[in-house]
Amino acid sequence: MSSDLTEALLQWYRRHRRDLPWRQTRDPYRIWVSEVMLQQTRVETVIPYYLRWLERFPTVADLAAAPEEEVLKAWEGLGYYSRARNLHRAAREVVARYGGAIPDDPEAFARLPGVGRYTAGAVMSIAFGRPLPAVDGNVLRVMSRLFAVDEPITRPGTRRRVEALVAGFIPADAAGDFNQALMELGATLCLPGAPDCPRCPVAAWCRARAEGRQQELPRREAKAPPRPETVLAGVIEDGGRYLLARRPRAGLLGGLWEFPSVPFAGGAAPEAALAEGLRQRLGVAVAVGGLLTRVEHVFSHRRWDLLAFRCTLAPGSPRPEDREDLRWLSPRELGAVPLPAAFQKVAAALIERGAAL
DNA sequence: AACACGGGGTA
DNA sequence: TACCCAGTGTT
Repeated sequence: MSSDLTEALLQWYRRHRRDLPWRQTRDPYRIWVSEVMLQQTRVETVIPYYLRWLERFPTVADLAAAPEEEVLKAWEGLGYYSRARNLHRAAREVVARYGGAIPDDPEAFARLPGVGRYTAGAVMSIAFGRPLPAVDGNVLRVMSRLFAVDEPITRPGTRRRVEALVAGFIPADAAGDFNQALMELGATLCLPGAPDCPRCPVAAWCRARAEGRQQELPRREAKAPPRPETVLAGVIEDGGRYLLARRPRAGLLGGLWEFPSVPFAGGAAPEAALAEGLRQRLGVAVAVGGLLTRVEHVFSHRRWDLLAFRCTLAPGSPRPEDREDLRWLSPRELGAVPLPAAFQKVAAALIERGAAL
């Protein structure tokens, strides 16, 4: 099925599309990697990660064979780390169940961990030409303007309806280009604040523009601001090494490393709370010294006030051995483990204040 | 349907 | 600040 709108959009895309690394391949694995990295993440941010990733994990089999820590290290700084863990698990499933070939079947592909409606549609259409919609934030914005959708795009139901709408325009012979064209339009012209309507190839069909409402659409429901939270971290030094701990697999920053931290409820002195928290969590007794640094770090749903204290092992207390979730590292070795941004700031402060390498 | 889940760029 | 990004999984 096709239409004048579809044709205008496709023609524009073929002339104006950006030359992005994942547009130079039909390899479904490479396209898949790009789509997962691009979830909630800007193109410019993704590019260096994408190039490094493919050097390190050129095929789905290479990814499947890699240890999880190396996978997380390659993802370090990109955020939403469950994306990396899911992609890793999915790669192992592709090797185990499909002999290393990404299934050319939307239902099978969509069952893989981390593959939702968007990613399934994007990979299946771009790599295999399957006529499925791929509705991301760009497409939501473009379509809500084209059809003057007043319903907030933050609602799951809106997305389903937009998917159905998009499905009606997908050309059977160019599904991938069409989906990318819609996203490209949203990323380059149909921008959130001020859409560049004069350059838009489909302005003639745009209801929002006809009604002069392109600035007011799409509508969104406000989300709750990040909740403030105080976190205490112990920078525990012993013989020139520092104790790093791995966070639990599930939850915030799952599977990444940190200077051992505990939430702070207030009440007692932070030094005392930190000593008690580390005793409970690691079974290690520490003497808490001065404040090394204070880091403000904002997540999508939390705002950390992170207080990092210098610590030493309490006299006479046993030094915990390295184990799966505990490691003594010299400052230079800190780069070996995946460390989230908040703790990168702590590490930077440590090195800046002249930690012995 | 609502919420957890990162990090950074932009106005 | 506030917004928002080629979203997914869990509850």
